[in-house]
Amino acid sequence: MNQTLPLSHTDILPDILPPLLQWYPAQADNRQLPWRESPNPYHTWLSEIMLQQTRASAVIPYYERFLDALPDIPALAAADETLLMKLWQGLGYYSRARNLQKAARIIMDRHHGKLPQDQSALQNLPGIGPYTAGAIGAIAWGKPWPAVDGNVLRIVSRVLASSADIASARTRRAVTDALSPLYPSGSSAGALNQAFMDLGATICLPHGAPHCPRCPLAALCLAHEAGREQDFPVKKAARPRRVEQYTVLLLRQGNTYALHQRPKKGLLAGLWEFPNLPGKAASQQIRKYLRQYGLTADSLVPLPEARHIFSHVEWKLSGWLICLAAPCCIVADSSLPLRWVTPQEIAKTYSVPAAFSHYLPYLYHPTTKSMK
DNA sequence: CATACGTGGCA
DNA sequence: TTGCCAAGTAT
Repeated sequence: MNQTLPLSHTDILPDILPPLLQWYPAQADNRQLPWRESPNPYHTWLSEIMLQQTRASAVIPYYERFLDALPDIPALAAADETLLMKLWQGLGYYSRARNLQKAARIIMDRHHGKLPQDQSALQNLPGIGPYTAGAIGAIAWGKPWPAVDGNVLRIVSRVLASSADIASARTRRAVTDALSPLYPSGSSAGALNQAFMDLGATICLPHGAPHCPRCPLAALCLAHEAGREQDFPVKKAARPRRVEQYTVLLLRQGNTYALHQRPKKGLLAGLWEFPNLPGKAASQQIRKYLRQYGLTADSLVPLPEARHIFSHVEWKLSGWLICLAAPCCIVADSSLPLRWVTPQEIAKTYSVPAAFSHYLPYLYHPTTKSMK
C-alpha cells in the first residue's frame, strides 16, 4: 500500500497554486527575512544552504555575520578555512560550510564567478541538491522549478490526505514531478516556492494543530475536510540513536587551555574540541592518560555531567578541570596534537561545536574567586 | 534505499 | 524531561 501519491487526487494540485500566489504577498511582510531584502543569486544561495534543516530564526544572525565577512563569491572562494568554520560555529551540519566554499571555487574556476543557471550544472555543485537548485533557480532567475522541501511535502500530503511516506525519495520525486508542469516562469516561481515555506512555517505547522481557519488552501484540503490534519504527513519512525560516553578534559596550563582538532572526516569534522577519552574515566585513569603524553596534573576537579543529543548519536559527558604542573613540557606527539590557547583566542578564532559548550563556562573558573 | 550529518525550539 | 523535527545533501 502507501503509494507515492493517490493519483485519483493529483488533479487537486493545480488548484492550490492560485490561492498560494494570491496569499503570499498579502502576508509576506509579516516575516522579515534578510535574504528577501536584498536578493541576488549569492544571497539566495547562502540563505538556502543555511536554511537546510535549520529554522529561519536560527539562521538570521549567522546569515548577516557571514555576509559581512564574506560579501561575495570571490571572497568566499578566497576565505581562510579557520574563518569559514568560525562563521559556521553553532549552526550545525558543518559540511555545508565546506561545500559552500568548494562550490565557490568551482564557480570562480569554471563559471566566470557566477552561479550557473543551467539546472544540472547548478545541481552538480557541492551542497546543492534538487531542493536548493529549485529554490535558487526560481527565486534568483524565475526558473519554473519547484523546491520540494519538508514544507511542500507536509502541505501536499495534507491537501491530498496522502499516506505516502514523506521520508522516502520516491515520494519527493512524485511530488516534484506532479508540481513541475504546473509551475510558472518569472517572479511567480520564486513567490510560489516562498509561499509554500511561509505557509508551512506559519499556518500548516509541522507539530501541534495547524491554523486551518487562516489557510488559503483550507477549502480544498482533504485532510481538513476529514478533520484529520494531524494524521498527515506520515513519516517512518526514526531509528533509536546510539549512546556514547566520553570524559572531557579542560587542561589548564597558565592562562591557556588545550584544544584538539577533530579528524577531517565524520562527526564535527575538523572542528576543535577539548581533549577527551572514551568512557567515564576516574581520576586515576585520567592521570595515567596524561602521563602517556608527559603531562602531570596538579589538581583534578570534577565538573557537572552533561548530555548532548545529535540526530543519530547521544553523548554522555563527564568533565574535569585539570591544572597541569607548572613547568610542563609541551609534547609534540602527533597522536595528540594539542593547541594551547587562551579563552579569548578560543572565542575569537576556534570553531568549537555546541557539544562542548557545556564546559566553556569553566574555562574562566581559575582560582581567582571572581568578583561577580 | 538507508544512513551520516548538528542544533535548538516546542509540545 | 523526553521526543519530534526544520527551507536536505552526500555517500
